[in-house]
Amino acid sequence: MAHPKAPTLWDRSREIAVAAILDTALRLFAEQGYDATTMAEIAKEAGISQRSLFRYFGSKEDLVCGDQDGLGRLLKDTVEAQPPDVSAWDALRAGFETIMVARHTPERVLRIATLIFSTPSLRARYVEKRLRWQADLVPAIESRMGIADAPAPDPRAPAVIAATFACADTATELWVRSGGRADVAALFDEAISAVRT
Amino acid sequence: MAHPKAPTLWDRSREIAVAAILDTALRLFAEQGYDATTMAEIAKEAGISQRSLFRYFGSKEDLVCGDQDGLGRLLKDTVEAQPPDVSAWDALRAGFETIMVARHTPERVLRIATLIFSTPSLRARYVEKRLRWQADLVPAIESRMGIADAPAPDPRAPAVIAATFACADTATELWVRSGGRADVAALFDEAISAVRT
DNA sequence: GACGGCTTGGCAGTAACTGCCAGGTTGGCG
DNA sequence: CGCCAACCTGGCAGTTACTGCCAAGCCGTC
Repeated sequence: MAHPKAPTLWDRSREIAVAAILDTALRLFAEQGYDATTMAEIAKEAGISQRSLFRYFGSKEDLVCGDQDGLGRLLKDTVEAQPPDVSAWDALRAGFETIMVARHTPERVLRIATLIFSTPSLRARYVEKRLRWQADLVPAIESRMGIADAPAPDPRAPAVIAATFACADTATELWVRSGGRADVAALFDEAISAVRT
Repeated sequence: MAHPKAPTLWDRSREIAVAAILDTALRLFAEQGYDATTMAEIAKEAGISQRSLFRYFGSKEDLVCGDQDGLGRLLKDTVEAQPPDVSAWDALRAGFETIMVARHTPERVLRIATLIFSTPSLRARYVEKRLRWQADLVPAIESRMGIADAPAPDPRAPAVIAATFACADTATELWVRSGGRADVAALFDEAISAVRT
């Protein structure tokens, strides 16, 4: 907060620590499965106390779903940054395109996504986060659809947003099931056009 | 299993017990909130041991989301029972119409739905269950869309299903937020038509 | 070199959940 | 009626995720 010019050497080592912890955690999850891996195990393997592990990542699920938060903001910013004459659908499409490109290395994303899509509790957490993104997008999409703040609640904007997310999730799931070989963007477009006809 | 003619008096008292436990649980949730209510508290209030409470309901979330399972089967059966010339969309619509009517008393449904939609962990669990319903519906919808079992995975049927669920959830959420005064079916149709145009 | 701020680690505690075992209830059979 | 097997119940201990608390250590500053 104080000085953006002060990475303070703590922040730096913190970032390194976070990355290292994340690596060991994902490795253990891959080796033994998510549920069979305990936080105590991860802490020991990473060489830190259990208490600090929980300070870095508020929950076990955050080890996997934590970096989703950044994508949510990115999606919202991208959608809102589209020129006003871009339709709601196209704005959302542009947003998803951005966060698909923003993914670090495809291999890492595939590993994480596979974990999420094959672990019910993680999948639930993942969906829950995306529900919050959807709520954040409603104002931007409503204005793009020419919907004024009416007295009666209007389902149109939330429905379009939710349907777009549904298409993105469908595409992602098939991408995961193909082992990363399918083309996510193409699947997404196919899904959208199937819904809109 | 043995005799369907043997309610065995155990099953009967079990049903009564389940209903009574459910009532006290929902009452406590309404009074103190879901997270602030412990299973120990519910067990004590219901006059059974904590161990038995967990035998009746496998988890705390099942106290609220447990009876969803029946609706999933009902939805699937209704969709599959539609005549073959009914389109995928209309078949899904008929299915949702059925489970909307199948709701017990609207007040009870409203109480439960309000709880689910205002408690993130319950909402996540709820969505997770519905994700499994969606997977069950894919074959029926694919055949209705004239999609043969192809070598390449096809996103169209899952996308249509997921979009329909998204519309249903949107309608339900607005219905909950209106305190049960809005017309769910009308909201659902508005949502669908907004998505499909 | 002492001080204040920040981090870390251990410890105890809570709450959801599970396995195990003893004890009581129910239902069928002689 | 008596007995046995099947079943359910309750309590107990244990696991795991997660939290608050407090002492100990590290870092930059005066």
